[in-house]
Amino acid sequence: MDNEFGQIKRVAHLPTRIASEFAKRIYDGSLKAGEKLPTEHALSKSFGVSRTVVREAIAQLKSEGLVETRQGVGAFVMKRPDRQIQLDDAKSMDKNDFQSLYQLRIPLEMEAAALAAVHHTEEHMAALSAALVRICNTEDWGNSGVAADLDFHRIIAESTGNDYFSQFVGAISDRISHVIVIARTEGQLEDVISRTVEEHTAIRDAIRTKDPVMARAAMRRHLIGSALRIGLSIEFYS
Amino acid sequence: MDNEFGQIKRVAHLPTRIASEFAKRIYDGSLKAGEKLPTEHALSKSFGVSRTVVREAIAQLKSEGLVETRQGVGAFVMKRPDRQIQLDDAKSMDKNDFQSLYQLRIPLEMEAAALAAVHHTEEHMAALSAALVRICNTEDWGNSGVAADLDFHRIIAESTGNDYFSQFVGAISDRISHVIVIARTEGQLEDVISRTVEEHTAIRDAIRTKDPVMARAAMRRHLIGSALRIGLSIEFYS
DNA sequence: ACTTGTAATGTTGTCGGACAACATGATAGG
DNA sequence: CCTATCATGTTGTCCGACAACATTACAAGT
Repeated sequence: MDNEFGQIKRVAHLPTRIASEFAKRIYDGSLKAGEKLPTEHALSKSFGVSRTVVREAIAQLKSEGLVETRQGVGAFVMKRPDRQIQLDDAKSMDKNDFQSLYQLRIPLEMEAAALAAVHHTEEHMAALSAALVRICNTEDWGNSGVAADLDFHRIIAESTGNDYFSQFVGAISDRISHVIVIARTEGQLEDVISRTVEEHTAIRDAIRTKDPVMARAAMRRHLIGSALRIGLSIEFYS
Repeated sequence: MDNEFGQIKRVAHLPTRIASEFAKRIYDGSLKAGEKLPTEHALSKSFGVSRTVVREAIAQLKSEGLVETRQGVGAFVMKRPDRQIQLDDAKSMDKNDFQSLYQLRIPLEMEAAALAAVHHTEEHMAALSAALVRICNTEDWGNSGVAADLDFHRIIAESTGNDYFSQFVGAISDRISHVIVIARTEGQLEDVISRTVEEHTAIRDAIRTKDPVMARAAMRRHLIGSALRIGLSIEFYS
């Protein structure tokens, strides 16, 4: 009987309870993007709390990106972010972080190329070729050049037919793109550009053959070359 | 001159401005975990706003997990979540989702094994062996058995010396663990258990040899076996 | 008929006061 | 030294008021 009176749970903070209630409805689809929430006055009546509590609940939901408010109009459910994966970007990335994330990118991109070889559609191939043209045609090897390059990789990930590859590769690309821009700006040579274009072309062509081993090897070759060009010390065991 | 009067920015919502100010200080390290924020009264004085605005700002910070409040005491900066990657878990995972995420897990876990072979310490090996003992000794193949299994994999990821592997593998494990529990509960045989234990042992031993190729192959063998045992249709191109 | 201006009404944003509930520290009594 | 009480401080909730914004309806002018 030594804990007969223990474990009495404190009643949760009212705004948090109300915010959770709405979060649940938003997540389970009962409340759709664009839908207007009841007014603060109505909510305070229906929940039997003061308007202050309602406002603090809405402040929480706003902070979570689930609703937005318009003064004089009301609170509206926001469109859920498509991205199922979020990479923390609060802290800027040092060289070591970048290398570590790039190391993790290697197996993902290689596997993505293999899966893309098996699962791509004609539309994917067309998009890949268009992205290749953008890589070749870029006049700014830094900013739009990197964007075109990473777009090529995103299309490959989409060609896998596996949404997780698409999302992980997308999230990683977003996180590393700024660093790659800097690395490229600091050392661009005509020889480097033509080699990069050649490597991307080889990947596109390998994927087209529908041979996952070849596609994977072409991506491996590119990633090795790319790492060397931007001065990374990456380990390749596959 | 067609947009001379456009782009007039509305002044931002006061609670959001104050919340952002504190978020910035928390992220840049000026405010450390455990530190107490000034009282609501002090904040309303120093920012020149009402207490309501301060409270709504704090509600936002609470929602973002940056601060916690204790009634009668104050608001405290929370320890930053270690996890730099978040996988959305609002929606439950169907068989297809699970297969897709498992497919993505394959290259990561194989590469992690290879890197662990190169970078592990004696402590990592001891932790791996202890996790192996927990796998062998589990009496509940479903719940604690899965936890022990995924712990083994997390330790391998930590042994890579690359924090991103640790975090990605951790995030994926958290997301799939519940599904694996169900899959295991639905079909456990003595033969399956001994085979799983043998595969984990082989991984541990291969990592110990410091040969990344062997470690990678042992992990591959286990992941193929594991996928077959839980009825997944996974592609292996590496 | 169309456009512009104004008024009325509704809704969110902010302010300030009051009290409840909790927490902490100091002091008195046993 | 330990326990109980009191005083003070802080967060949580409620309430009323007004500011700022938004929408709709109506009237006046062209």
